[in-house]
Amino acid sequence: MVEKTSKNNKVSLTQVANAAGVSKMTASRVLRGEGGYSEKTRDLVMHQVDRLGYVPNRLAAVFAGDKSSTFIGVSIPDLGNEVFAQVLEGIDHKLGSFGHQTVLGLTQHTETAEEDWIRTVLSWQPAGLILTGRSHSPRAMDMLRNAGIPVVEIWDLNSSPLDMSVGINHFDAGFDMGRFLVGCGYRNIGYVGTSHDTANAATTRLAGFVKAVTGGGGAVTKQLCLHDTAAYYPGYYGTRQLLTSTPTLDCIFYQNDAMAFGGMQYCAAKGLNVPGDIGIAGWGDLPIAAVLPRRLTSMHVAHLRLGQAAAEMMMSRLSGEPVQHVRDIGFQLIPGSTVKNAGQR
Amino acid sequence: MVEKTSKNNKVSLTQVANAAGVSKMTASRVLRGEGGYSEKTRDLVMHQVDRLGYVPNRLAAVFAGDKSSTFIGVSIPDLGNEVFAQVLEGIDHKLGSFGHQTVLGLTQHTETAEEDWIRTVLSWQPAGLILTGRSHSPRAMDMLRNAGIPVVEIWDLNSSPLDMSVGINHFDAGFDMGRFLVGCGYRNIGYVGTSHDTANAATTRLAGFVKAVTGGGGAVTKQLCLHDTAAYYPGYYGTRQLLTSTPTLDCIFYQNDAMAFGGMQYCAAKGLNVPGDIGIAGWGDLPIAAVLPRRLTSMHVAHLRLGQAAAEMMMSRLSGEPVQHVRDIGFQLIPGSTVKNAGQR
DNA sequence: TCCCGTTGAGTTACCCGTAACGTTGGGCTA
DNA sequence: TAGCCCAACGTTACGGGTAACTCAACGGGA
Repeated sequence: MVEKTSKNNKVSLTQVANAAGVSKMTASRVLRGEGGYSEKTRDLVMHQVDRLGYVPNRLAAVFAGDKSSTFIGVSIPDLGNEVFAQVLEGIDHKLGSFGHQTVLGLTQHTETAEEDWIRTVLSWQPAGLILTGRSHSPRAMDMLRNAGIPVVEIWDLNSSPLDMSVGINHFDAGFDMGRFLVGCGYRNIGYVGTSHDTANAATTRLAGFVKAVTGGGGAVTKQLCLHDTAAYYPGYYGTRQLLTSTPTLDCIFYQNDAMAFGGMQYCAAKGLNVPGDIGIAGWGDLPIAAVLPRRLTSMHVAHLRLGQAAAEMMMSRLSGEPVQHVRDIGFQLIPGSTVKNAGQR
Repeated sequence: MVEKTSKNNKVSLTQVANAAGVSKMTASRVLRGEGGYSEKTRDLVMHQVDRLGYVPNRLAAVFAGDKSSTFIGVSIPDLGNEVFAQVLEGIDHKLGSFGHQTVLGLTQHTETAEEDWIRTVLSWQPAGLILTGRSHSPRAMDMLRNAGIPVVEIWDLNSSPLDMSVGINHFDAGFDMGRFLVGCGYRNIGYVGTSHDTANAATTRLAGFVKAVTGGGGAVTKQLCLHDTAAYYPGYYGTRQLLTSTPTLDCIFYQNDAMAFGGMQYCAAKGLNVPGDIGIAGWGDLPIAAVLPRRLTSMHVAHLRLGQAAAEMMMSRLSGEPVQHVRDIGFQLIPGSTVKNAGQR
């Protein structure tokens, strides 16, 4: 609180030690509770810590100890998509409970933004990285391999990951949904999602979906909202565009529940009955689904758990425990009642 | 890429310098583009940087330069509330564009969690902090004052801030909404929100709301969901509890649009017409409002802008520019059509 | 030819902690 | 009482960079 010296105006351990009349090594020992000091000395030091308002400099500690920090870099595409907000929440809580910190990077679904972010965050000597997605630029891959720190790729399960991976198999999840909708009798199916420069989990999911539908004798008409986030309004206008160009669809599958809800609102506005006139299927089993009058057909994924699992893997790895390098979080199809004949599969 | 030495297995500037046959000071100059070296030397050094895969150690640089880092600690209550997700997105983008990094802290609406987080994050020598809310524990206040770094308090505008503040006056916003609803003829008004250990912006807003309503001859019945997040389902069950205990209400005001939507869904399930049987007002003008059939009565707040403004203030401050210490982002009442007589104010 | 400014480096000290090792001095044993 | 041990603390040497200073070589003007 008082007596500040040195250029940067911060109280250093040396100042605490001097004020307490001990060597800085002793002060260091006291502060780390490492032992090797008397009660009297401890009190002397701690008293000065309080009086001077000393805040330990972890930066210097990491540096001196030649170990890595407690930073974990976490890259997330965007927070407008509730899915990722949940994942991030899961990650940060778990990391926090282990005394680690999240250094955030919102990559806007682009590899270049991710690459830049990786470069920067690596220069801070993070203990590890958690990256959303399995697709990275060649330079990013180089840096990641070189960094020599744990990397967890999340969301889109990578069976041969850079290092570790947690997520689900989006192709399979898409396939299951496709088979389910075909099983409900739908053949003329639409898809509404977003599109970005980089292929991502949604792309993979769509591929699985298309395979199942075409394999079952149906067809998929796509409507991609370019560079938009997977949220309510894109779902609404995407549906409008889709149904305007292709009014014969009997069912629409959406990138997530938010878009699906947007689509349902468009249908309602146009007087289309769900599932009477058109079937609706979402993805993610997002919180909004809990308050809708009809159970939304969707795919449940434990997003919060996914984030926690990623953080747990990271922590296990950092503490040297043996870890499973690939972890499938799984998904569960929710038949719901926004499609017809759900029971007759 | 090759040849790693030292314990931590990372390529150091010294190694680059040795490989290039120059002193590490020269290598440092080249890497910082500071000038004072020949083209030939630059090429020599850069070639080794590429070959060895050298990643600068900003940690050491900060340390050596005795300056602060480019970390900005950002505390956010929770990401389940879309409002904060938007604010965080605004902050992170703006910080990123200035080459700064977000170190995230989710505080779960508790002062103790915030205090712990502040203690930890300060030990990493951040360049500044952005904190949600104006209420901090006494110890946190001490640490913040002592830290000697810029602090921006966001969301709940603090006219006499610790350092800087960006946000809106929630009391006034609540008051305006209260006056508006009274103006629409409502007198028996309910409120559904969440409740936490610490008073927050929502508490302030409610106080303003109550003042306006009681001042206008009405009464407010509160229903607080303890320790829950301001999301769809709490809005749904909060409304159920409220209407069960007090069925005579003519209007309900919610902590945010997500809760309002949850409430509307409960009303719909119970066959209550909005606004025929009951008025509904939300808060925040969240994305979901854009796809609802009736314009939701709400209060628009530019959340993304708020986050960006906070980051901008921080950056201005760090670059030594003069800054406005208090910035009111403002709000705008959206009359909507989920209340009656909106036009007759 | 001499002097001096400029350019392109190298040298040294330091940032703030910690690991590893060195040094006391008091208590206990034989 | 010598000898030994260990608790309690001090000293030294880094770690990876940067600021500030020094120094050598070179070129141009008087």
